[in-house]
Amino acid sequence: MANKTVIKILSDNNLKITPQRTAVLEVLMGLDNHPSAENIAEYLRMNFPHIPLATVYKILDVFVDKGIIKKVQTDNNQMRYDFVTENHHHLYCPEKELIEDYYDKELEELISSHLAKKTIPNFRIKDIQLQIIGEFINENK
Amino acid sequence: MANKTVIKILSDNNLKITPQRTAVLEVLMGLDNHPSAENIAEYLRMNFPHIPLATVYKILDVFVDKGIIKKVQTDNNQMRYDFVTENHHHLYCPEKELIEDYYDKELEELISSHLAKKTIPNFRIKDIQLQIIGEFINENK
DNA sequence: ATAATTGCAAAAGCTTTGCATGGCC
DNA sequence: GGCCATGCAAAGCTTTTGCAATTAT
Repeated sequence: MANKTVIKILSDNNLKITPQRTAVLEVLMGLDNHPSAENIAEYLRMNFPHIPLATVYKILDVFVDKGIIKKVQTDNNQMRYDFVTENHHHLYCPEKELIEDYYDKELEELISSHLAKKTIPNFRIKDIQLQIIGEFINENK
Repeated sequence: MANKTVIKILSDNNLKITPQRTAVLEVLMGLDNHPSAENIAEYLRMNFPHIPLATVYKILDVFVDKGIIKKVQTDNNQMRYDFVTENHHHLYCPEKELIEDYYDKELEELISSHLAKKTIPNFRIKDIQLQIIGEFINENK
């Protein structure tokens, strides 16, 4: 039986509770890897040996639609997915294809208050994504 | 005969000067559209009716390697390309698939001085990309 | 019961690769 | 002349689509 939090998230979003959905959501909540659809499928195969990738994609699409998760773009045209917790940004290392969360409340505040003052003409801001691109050093990753 | 600036950029980067390369670079410098490879090919076809997409991709790869242009990612897994001028960020409207440059020196300064103070452990910053996601309103676009 | 979700197979879309031909330095 | 870039065709990968079968409410 699946975890209560997961079930609550699904029902709060008016989504039918299926074993596949709870499994996908559990994987996403358990990883901070920003997994790709394929990565997620690998984990799922522990419980669902034959789950089709297409199903994973369909589930991910629904979750993105509902705002439960976010798509994170990399520069090698593969989407990666991120369970939405609090606002955060990303450290991205193209070389090693690593994405790590970067929490920085102060920076968050700085940017959003700046943009609140500025107001960009003809544009309504929905979200702000900061990608700090660089290189992880010395961290056996 | 191609534009002098274009030729200088290519030779400064130790790239052989070919008609295809100068044409691609001219297109990129002329557009502020953040075109996809396909978009670029469309423009090129005015002068090279049969240029293969593969060639365009190869040229774009070389330019990205040299830092002449940047890849910009969207959320529909198609790469788009941006001639590198000064530092700027992007307004991105997923709905209309529009990307617009956003110049804001003050914000630039705010972020980079903040990150200079902070120093993120085990990470060497190479670049900062801010995507402001939202919706263009009332601007017949 | 019925509307939504899953599974499967096939297709679509973007991008890359390999190799022969041709062009730049 | 030597090496790099181009052109072409084919393949590769990720993601999407359609539809029948199954399942949740």
